[in-house]
Amino acid sequence: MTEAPAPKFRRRAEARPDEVLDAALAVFTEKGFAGARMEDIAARAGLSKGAVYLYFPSKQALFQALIRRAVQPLTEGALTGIAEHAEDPAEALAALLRAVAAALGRPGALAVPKLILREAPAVPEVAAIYRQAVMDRVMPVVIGVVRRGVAEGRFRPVDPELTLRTIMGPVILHVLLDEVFGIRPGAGQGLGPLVENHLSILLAGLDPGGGTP
Amino acid sequence: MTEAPAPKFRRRAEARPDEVLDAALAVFTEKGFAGARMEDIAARAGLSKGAVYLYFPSKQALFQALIRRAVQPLTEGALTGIAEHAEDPAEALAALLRAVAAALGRPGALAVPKLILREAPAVPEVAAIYRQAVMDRVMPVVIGVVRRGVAEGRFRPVDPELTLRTIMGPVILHVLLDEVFGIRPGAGQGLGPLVENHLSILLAGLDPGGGTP
Amino acid sequence: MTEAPAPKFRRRAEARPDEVLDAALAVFTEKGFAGARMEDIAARAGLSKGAVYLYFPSKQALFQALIRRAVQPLTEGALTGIAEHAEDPAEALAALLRAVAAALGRPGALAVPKLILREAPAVPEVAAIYRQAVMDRVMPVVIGVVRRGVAEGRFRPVDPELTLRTIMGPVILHVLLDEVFGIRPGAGQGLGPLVENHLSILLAGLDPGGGTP
Amino acid sequence: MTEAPAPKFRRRAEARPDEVLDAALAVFTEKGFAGARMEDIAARAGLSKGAVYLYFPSKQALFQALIRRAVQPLTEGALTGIAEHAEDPAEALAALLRAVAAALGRPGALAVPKLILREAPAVPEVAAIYRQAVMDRVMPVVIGVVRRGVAEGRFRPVDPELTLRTIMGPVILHVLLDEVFGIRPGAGQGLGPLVENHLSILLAGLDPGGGTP
DNA sequence: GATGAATGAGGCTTCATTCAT
DNA sequence: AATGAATGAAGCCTCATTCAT
Repeated sequence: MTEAPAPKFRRRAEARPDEVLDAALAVFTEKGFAGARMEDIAARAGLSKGAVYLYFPSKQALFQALIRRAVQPLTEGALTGIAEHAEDPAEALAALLRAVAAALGRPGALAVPKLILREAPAVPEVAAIYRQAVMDRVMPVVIGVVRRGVAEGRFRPVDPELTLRTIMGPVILHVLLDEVFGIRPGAGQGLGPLVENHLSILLAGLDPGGGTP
Repeated sequence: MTEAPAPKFRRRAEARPDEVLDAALAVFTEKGFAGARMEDIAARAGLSKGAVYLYFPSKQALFQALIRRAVQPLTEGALTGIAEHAEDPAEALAALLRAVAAALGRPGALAVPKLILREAPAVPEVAAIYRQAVMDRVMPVVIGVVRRGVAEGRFRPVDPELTLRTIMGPVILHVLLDEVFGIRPGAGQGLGPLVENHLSILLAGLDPGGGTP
Repeated sequence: MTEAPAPKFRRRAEARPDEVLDAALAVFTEKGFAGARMEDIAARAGLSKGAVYLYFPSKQALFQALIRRAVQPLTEGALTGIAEHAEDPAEALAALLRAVAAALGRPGALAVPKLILREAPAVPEVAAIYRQAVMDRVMPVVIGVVRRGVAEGRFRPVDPELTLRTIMGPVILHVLLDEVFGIRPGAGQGLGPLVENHLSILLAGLDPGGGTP
Repeated sequence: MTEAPAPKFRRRAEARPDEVLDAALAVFTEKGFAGARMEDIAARAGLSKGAVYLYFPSKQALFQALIRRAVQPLTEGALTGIAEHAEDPAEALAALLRAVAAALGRPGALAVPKLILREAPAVPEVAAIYRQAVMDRVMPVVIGVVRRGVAEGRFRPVDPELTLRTIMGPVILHVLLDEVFGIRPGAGQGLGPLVENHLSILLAGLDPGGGTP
């Protein structure tokens, strides 16, 4: 008996809700909202079934809390600054895409967006939360950069809103192919090469000097 | 009993499984796999709960049959031809994107891909089916066009696999923003303007003559 | 194997809801609303847990349906007629009390009122149902008889509403003592002797000719 | 540490169990035994969930202790004296009924009897406790008064046991109508008028001199 | 073929009770 | 003595699946 018996209860009331959310993220990610069992989440958090309900009153509430927590850091607007502090709109786009690539490269960064993607049709509230916290903050920044570039004659006269899709779409598709179908480009690794290849086309395509006459 | 009683809605029995699949598509789309109830599907197909089991042995089987059926027409490779019959790779890309836009514009075209997106993590089989039938057929075509363009000096020396993402990503993102968050560009509706705006940037960006020096 | 195996399912769809209500009455009576388990009710009705929900959408609904069914025959107003067809108010009261005694003597007659008594504080809806169906029909009849008796000088000038309690209270108390505490008068059994003893006092007490000077 | 820290609400520790019983009474009354939650009781007593278990080992035990405590003062036989010290049995009955009315008029007087009424079928022990402590003490007194009245020729020759029901029933019914269905006589207030109206009939009805011959 | 009553495993949630602190 | 986090059995309800008709 060299070791004390594992203590039945821990007493980290402070940290518990976060631990539960971590567990919930993992299980929801794996099984989806409907397929996830509260008991699995509890077990993964090292708790009993009932204990989860000390922190979250229902499965729905747990799910929404999860989304809200994930969305909070984004609310601080990391990306926002990046784009605004570059004088050259082309540089701003480059900085932005590299920042996005870096952000999405972090482990776990995709879990919540993927959840949103899955559950949005069934739980519209979470789509709304995410839209407000993320989309409504990031999209105007990008659109603004494009608009400024066009106004200043640094970009060809493209539609800023539609061009947003040209700018960000490739990154999203890259991630999607990887996550949904396991399709990775031959070389393989991360988002870095994708972004650089994409930027080389994108910025050339936006340049008012060249391209198809 | 001189006359057979008027059959209410009897169609050729062979059509039944298809009707069930139609109903299943609608319900799965709305509720997701786990959230869909066999009874709802049956009701929507105008059948009793039990009758569904005459055609499909289980919910899973029904789901997979649904994916398989949806994937069949794509297997015929409509898009494939388009790209191959254009001599100019730039024209090929334009034709391809316009064809994709037209295809995705058709009502119901998105139902199955969206389902795949949702359920891929939970039901990997369907992701595999879809990948084989769609991704593995469409992607090589696009990649081939780019590779040819680069080889012939009609495109700048970009990475074909990564450029695939630049080509198709914007369309996917456009659809995603619309379907998941209800975000549409100011002007509006369809994929047409998006594709034209995107092509103007894309082709300029691929043009070896111009762009950032 | 001389006998066919007991058929797993019966098919008495018509009778089923009533059978379930019978079972529910028994179990609710024994355990109270909160203490009754749906599975017990189902088992007693010869059904599986789930089948009960084919007929009643929830435990509450089952309980209320039970009350409503019990109350229906009373709604037909058996007692009402009795009181109105006697010219002499004293005879009307006698007829009424004897009818009540007969009604309460029937087996099972008390189950529902007892349930109401128990659950009224917790499920106010059922108290309301019962009140409307029973109390609001029976009480005015009795009060009317007394009022008529007083108006015609056949009764002393008593308060009809309060006198209702003098008329019916003894019967209620008799039942209560029996049911709650198992207290029965020495001689015994039924309500008959109680009603006769009570009537002898009651009618003498209402008689304008005699009594305390 | 010259001073003890001001005890927020420390009462004599001996008072605690009583406070818990008070809280329990309130909660049991409102929700019934099964519906009452230990946590609610604890909260109402100003204690934590766990503390209740320092005083009572289980919910059942708490309930029974509650009944026992409520029954104790009645055991002292308040009513007993009243009836025995009147020479005239009619006066004794009047005094008794008025005392009962006064007792039941006190706030909270009904809580325990109502609980008994509800839970008797589910928890027969409490019915037994109450019966022994209350019914078996009060009923013989009343029956004795009637028996004496009959023996002395002051009352008509009625059955004492059955007449007990005529004497007390109206009060019980009055309370029941009020508590279960919210039915109060037009004038409205308390038990006073009910008792007086009832006594006028009752005593006239028992008077050997008058009434229906 | 078709029906829909019936089954029963399984999931969410509640709550009496325990116990480390 | 007191706390309240934690447990886990149990109950309500849902729904994929079966099967007598």
